[in-house]
Amino acid sequence: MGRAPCCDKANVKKGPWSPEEDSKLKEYIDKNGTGGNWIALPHKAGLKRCGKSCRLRWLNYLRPNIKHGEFSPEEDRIIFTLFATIGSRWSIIASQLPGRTDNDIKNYWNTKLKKKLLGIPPTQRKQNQQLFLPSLQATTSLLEETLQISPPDLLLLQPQAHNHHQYQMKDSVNSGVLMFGGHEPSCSSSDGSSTQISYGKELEFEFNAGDQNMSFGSYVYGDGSTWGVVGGGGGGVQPPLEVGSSNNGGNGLYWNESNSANRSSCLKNMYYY
DNA sequence: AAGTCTGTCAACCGCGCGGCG
DNA sequence: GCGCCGCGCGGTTGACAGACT
Repeated sequence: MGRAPCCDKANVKKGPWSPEEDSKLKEYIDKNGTGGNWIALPHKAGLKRCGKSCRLRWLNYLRPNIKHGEFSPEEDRIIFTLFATIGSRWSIIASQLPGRTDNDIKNYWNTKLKKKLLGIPPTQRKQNQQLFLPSLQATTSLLEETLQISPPDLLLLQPQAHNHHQYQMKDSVNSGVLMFGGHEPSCSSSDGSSTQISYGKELEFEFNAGDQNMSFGSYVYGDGSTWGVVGGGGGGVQPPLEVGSSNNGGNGLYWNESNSANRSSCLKNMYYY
């Protein structure tokens, strides 16, 4: 048994709104308000529309002070920061951006911002779906341009010569915020072949993949016990990095050494901000 | 010039939640 | 406590425009 439909589908118009419908709805709400009942509103306003459709049209397009058009770099930063913190809670993100709607932000994230952050040129077409970037410098400048982040916010991680199992930030002030590997594997798969990144936000990796460099980015967010990873080509993290859960209860981003003979020679650089 | 592909964005759909009787 | 109803949210779809072949 399904849920009863919210309106009589047969007698309801769907699809794009006409200017006449817009003005009817706007006029009615200006004069009477929504009345706290969207289901009854279309009938009262003389519209052959579903109440939900009216609500959506009003919230996303007709209500006063709606902002359309380009997002500012500041808005980009807010969206990214909140997304990294709370995930796809678009209504909450929208509440921090006056004049923007959750639908707007969701569309913007899915069509532009995500790609910007991952370094996919907007006009890239008909190319390998994997994310091959021209150079790490290009990635860096894209991130800087998009987010207006510059060193030392954008930190270069390099393998330490004396310890192939640990990558640290160049900036010693911030070291310890992000750890990749370490002397004491904090987790790990039962065979000890994985080590865990214990914290992270936006990561960009550059690998030696055969005879070419390969880069990809991922958003890693979490509080130490619950983790999420989004982005990157092919649905997020690519081998030899894997998302998984450890046997001590934590979920995280792991380096699976069984996928790669030598981590230190494969992973060239990792950026974090 | 025509056909095909891709990106964008408005709108729809289904579900969870809370209020109310 | 239970069921119904409406609201709000996030994910998905589809129309359209523009780029590309």
